[in-house]
Amino acid sequence: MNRRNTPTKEAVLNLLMNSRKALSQDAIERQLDIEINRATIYRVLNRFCEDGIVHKIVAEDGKQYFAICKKCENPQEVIQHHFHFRCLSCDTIECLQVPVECSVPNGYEVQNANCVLTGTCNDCS
Amino acid sequence: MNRRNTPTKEAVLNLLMNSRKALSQDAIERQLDIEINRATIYRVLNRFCEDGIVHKIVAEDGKQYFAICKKCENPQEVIQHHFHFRCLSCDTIECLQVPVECSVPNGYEVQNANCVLTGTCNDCS
DNA sequence: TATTTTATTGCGAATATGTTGCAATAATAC
DNA sequence: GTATTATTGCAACATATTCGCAATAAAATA
Ligand SMILES: [Mn+2]
Ligand SMILES: [Mn+2]
Ligand SMILES: [Zn+2]
Ligand SMILES: [Zn+2]
Repeated sequence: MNRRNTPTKEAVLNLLMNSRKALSQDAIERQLDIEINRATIYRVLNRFCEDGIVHKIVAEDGKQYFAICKKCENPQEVIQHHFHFRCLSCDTIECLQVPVECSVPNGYEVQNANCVLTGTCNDCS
Repeated sequence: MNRRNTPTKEAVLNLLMNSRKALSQDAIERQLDIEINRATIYRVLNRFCEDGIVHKIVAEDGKQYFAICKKCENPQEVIQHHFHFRCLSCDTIECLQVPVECSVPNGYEVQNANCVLTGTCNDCS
């Protein structure tokens, strides 16, 4: 299944690249210049996830947020299994550069982590 | 708003107390002997959360799971902000006795944590 | 360049989860 | 026993995400 370049794909990727925050489908739809169908946005985002370009965070509101997360030093490299912070005041989610380190019981194998702290961010406190 | 004792409340609480896992509304509905309305189950669960008897976990499937979580040593006492583990194989969620410790940037204030690791549990590996 | 292939899109409908309004019921206080 | 009001069931609602399908268009091929 070869990927194709489309205006939609580019627009969504640009938005994510230029955003310091993780974005939900509706936030993306709102912020886009061009009009893109809801289902399409989800499909584009899910494809990005499959391709490892983007990662998905599920917040306590049950919604999916998408982000391109990079290391501070190594902007290219994606760091895995990091914490996220959701500000209840400005309702944004951002990647924290804090890796998730959690020792699990014997015989358990961790494949993924979805860790979201909530509270108030620096801008809002 | 004084709480009242009802068969529903007792049944749900019993289920949660005897379960080693966090339960979703539909799991509770399935496991109950008596038939209880969906909305009622949610209301009972949310009341338990308000009262601090139960805590809610949102998994990456976007669903809410509810658990009574106790310390191993101190079965009465609830430990706060701990990790959870979701086994993709047997599709269960359990509380890990591992506290969430995450240093957030300056000016950030953490109020809550929703941390779920996914993978395979001991029974399934 | 013209044609073919098939990934991508838009639309509508479906699914799933959780909440809410309202009237009926029943637990508790008096 | 009666009054008060928390709790329940039901239906409707709200929201988020997915899916089927036909139309479109990017990329490969002739
Ligand atoms: Mn992230
Ligand atoms: Mn727990
Ligand atoms: Zn904020
Ligand atoms: Zn398992």
